This record gives sequence, structure tokens and C-alpha cells, in this order.
Amino acid sequence: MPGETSKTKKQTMIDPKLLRSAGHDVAANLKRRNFIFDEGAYATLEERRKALQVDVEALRAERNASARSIGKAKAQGEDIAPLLAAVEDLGKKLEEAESGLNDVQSELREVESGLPNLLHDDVPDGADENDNKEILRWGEPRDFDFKILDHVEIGAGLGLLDFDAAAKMSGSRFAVMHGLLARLQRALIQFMLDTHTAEHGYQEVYVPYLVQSEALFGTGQLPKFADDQFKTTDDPPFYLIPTAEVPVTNLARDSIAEGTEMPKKFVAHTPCFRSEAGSYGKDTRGIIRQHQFEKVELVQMVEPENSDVALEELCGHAETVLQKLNLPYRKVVLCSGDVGFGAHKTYDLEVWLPGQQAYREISSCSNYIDFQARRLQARWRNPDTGKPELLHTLNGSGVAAGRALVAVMENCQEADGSVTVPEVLLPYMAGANNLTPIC
RNA sequence: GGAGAGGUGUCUGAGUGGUCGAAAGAGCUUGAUUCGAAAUCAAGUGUACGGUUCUCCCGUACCGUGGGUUCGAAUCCCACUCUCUCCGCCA
Repeated sequence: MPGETSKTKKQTMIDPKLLRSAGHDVAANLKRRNFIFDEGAYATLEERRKALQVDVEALRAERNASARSIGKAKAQGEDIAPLLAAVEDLGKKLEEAESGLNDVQSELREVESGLPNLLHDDVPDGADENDNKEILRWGEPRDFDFKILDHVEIGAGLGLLDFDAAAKMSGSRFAVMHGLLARLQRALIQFMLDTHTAEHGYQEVYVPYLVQSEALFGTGQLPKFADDQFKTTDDPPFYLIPTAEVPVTNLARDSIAEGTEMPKKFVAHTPCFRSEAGSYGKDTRGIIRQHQFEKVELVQMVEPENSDVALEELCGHAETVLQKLNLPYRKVVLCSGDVGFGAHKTYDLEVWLPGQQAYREISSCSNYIDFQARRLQARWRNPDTGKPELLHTLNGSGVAAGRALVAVMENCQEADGSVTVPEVLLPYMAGANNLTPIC
């Protein structure tokens, strides 16, 4: 069927019905992000689409009707030549109408796919990260009675963290970890996975680290953030996942979950790969910002009415990890100017890093409401209506292992340059209770 | 990498050009029967978009994906993709 468009994958993020019926409200909401949605232009385009679609469908109906009567006439042995003559120019007219409709539809899609998600009412207005609002602080930054080292100095002192070796094979923004330091990162990962599966009800999953572009479209990393992704030269290309959110959330793609299966809660440990384009000169020291890092990710697929509560819970699960590790942190809600493109509301957890004398992001927990679900066609069957409806997706780091490693090194450092292993990690350390310097 | 088979609705599975959105069975829903249940019988049961006289009705699209042929395609042609079987290779 040439020119067919109705089955083209949805790439809009906001409900098109809402854009039509409440364009003004949408524009006002997006304005808080400093995003201008031209509701008037959109409405005009929509009017054109509707008129063209009616035309196209009428022509198709005509074609179908005549095709049917030709079939019937032929079956009865009648002469179909006059009938064929009658529909001769129908094909051309239909083709023209369809191509007009296609043009308008792709214009609409372009506008729609560029729209960020609607903001939650709770999101405070603000321009950038400086306007994020602190919700709480947990734990007391420790008083050190010796000179504080940062994780790079600690790692070098112990002989367990080697940037030179990494640079030789991979260039900048990579690290090599040796012995107990590598083990400590693995311990952190194990501890987090165990906590989330045993105490928070998540199901562990193992997923691909290479995905195709559709998966990234589904979660919203594409098309807007193509520069942040590593991409292979295969055709079609593979992308290295920037976060487990991508493959795990895509588990729900093109599927309908039964009401009894909800909510779905997944936890996955994966490496994450980011090109960090545009961050030259930022966090160049240490392993805060690497091209490759380990992360434990929490993903939930929930009934729409529960997603607000689910975000609080999910963020709480990430907080539990920091609390068990006894790492001081603060929780902030991102302001309208800092919330990610696809997020409805986001909490960041920032861990205290003595080496920087600052709180640094270690987890970001977001409610995407139906934004990703619409692109993924991720649905559930609502028992009340019996109908498939878009579900809501959430995700959050639970937590970033690389940065957790930095936090443990710096917060648990001792005067002699060693690092005391947090109690909850001891079962994973094969008897080692501290990282000692190589003498 | 080579050879072959195949992708149809919630599932199994018919369907090789003309009322096919799609047989049949299963499942599910409702009703009948029952003290209740099972069994049995009857009816109903996809999604999206649009129109509308808006809990009714009508139209369009969807049978792996994308093209093509045709007045008309689930059905024919081409490309791709995924799954399965056999061989090779391999952690």
C-alpha cells in the first residue's frame, strides 16, 4: 500500500489528543522549560491533516467499493470493462491525496517528536541546576583529623588505580582498577543487586549492551542525544547502551501486560558507555566521568495512577543503598530548567565527596509517565475498562557503582592512606576489611 | 558463514488474487442450567485513527518489516528482518 502512514511508529511523546484539545495548557507547561510550543501553528497543521485524511479515506472507500463491485461483476460473468474505465483516474487522485497527507503527517511528527515531556506540578521553576531544590540531607560528613585525599590520590597511593595504563590502550576517560579496588566495585554491585532483589522486590535481569536505534528512540535518547552515544559501523549500526534503562525499559515494547502482572520491577547491572561529547574539560580528574562505568539500574512499569507514589518508592530504594553504606547524601528535586527532556519529574541523589568538598550526583530517579510508553507502545490491560492502556515507566540509578566506589574511597579513607570497607560489603570481600597501601 | 523451513488475532492453527479483520478450536466475558461447581448450551470477545445524530453507527488502516504488480493483495513479485532445523566455526 503506497503512502501508507497509519501504521508508522508513533514518535510523539505527548498525547496528540491533548495537543489538539489543550494546546494552550501544553504550551504553558512547556514554557516552564523555556520550550516554545507554537500551539497556533500546530492547530493549523492539525486542521490540514484532518481535512486531508478525510479526503484520503473517502477516496479509499470509493476504491474499495468499486473493487468489490468489479469482483462481483466478474464472478457473475458480466463485462467489467466499463467498470474499470470508471475507476481509471481514481488511483492517481488517491496517490496525490495520500502524498499530501504524508507531507502534513511528517511535518506533524517532526513537531511532536521534538516536544519534551510535560512537567509535574511539583517541579519548581528554575533556569538551571542552581535552582534545583534540596529536599533533605542524610548523614553527617565526617570530620577528618588528617589531610583529606581525593580518590585519585588514594588509588595511586594504594597502587590499585591506574590511569596511565588505561590511557595507553583506550585514551582518556578510562581507568584500570587492580586487586581489592576492582573487588570493592564488584562488591558494591553485588550488594546493590542483593538489596534490591531481596528487600525491594525487583527482578534481576541480564540484558544486551548493544542495541539498535529503535530502542534508543523508545526511551528518548534518540534523536536528540545522538552525540552522547557510541555507535558501531555495522549496518544498521549498534549503539552501546548509555544506561541499562534503555534495554530494560524496552522489555515492555510492543506488549500488553495483564493487570495482575503490574507493577513490573526490574533491576539490572550493566556497564554504561557515554561519549561525553560536549563535556571536554569537565571532571577530567579521576573516575567521576568516564566513557565506561558500571551501574545498577532500577526500572519500574506501573499503573498510571501509581506512578507518583512509585517514584517516591524507587528513589527511596536508591537512598537505602547509600544509607546502608553510611554515605552522607542529599536529595534534590530538579527544577524546570534542569529536568531531562523526557522526564516528568526527577530526583537526584548527591553523595558527599570529601575530596571535592561537594555533593555529587550518584543517582537520578525519574518518572516518565506515558512519554516512553507511548513511543514504545508499552501497555497494560486495565481491569476496570478491559482495554489496553499506556503504562507509566520510571527508572533510577540504584546506584552508579563507579561513583559509589569513589564515595566509599573518600569517605572511608584513613590517615595511613588505607580505606576501611563498609560493613555491609564485608560478606563480598573474601575477608578483606580494608584496602591497604602497597609498601 | 552455508542449506532448508517458517513468521496470521491472547494462544493453537486454516486461509495462494475479489464481502477476509480474517475459518475452526482453545482461552476470556456474559447469560442459561445447578444448592454451588464441573460439564453442557447460547451469545459476545483485536488495535489504532477519523467521522458522527457520540455508551449506537459509519469509514480507513493493520495478517514479520519495507517496496512493487493489480480496479482489487494475508494471498503474486523483490529486498530486508526474525525464529526454527542441519552443517561449519566459536566463548
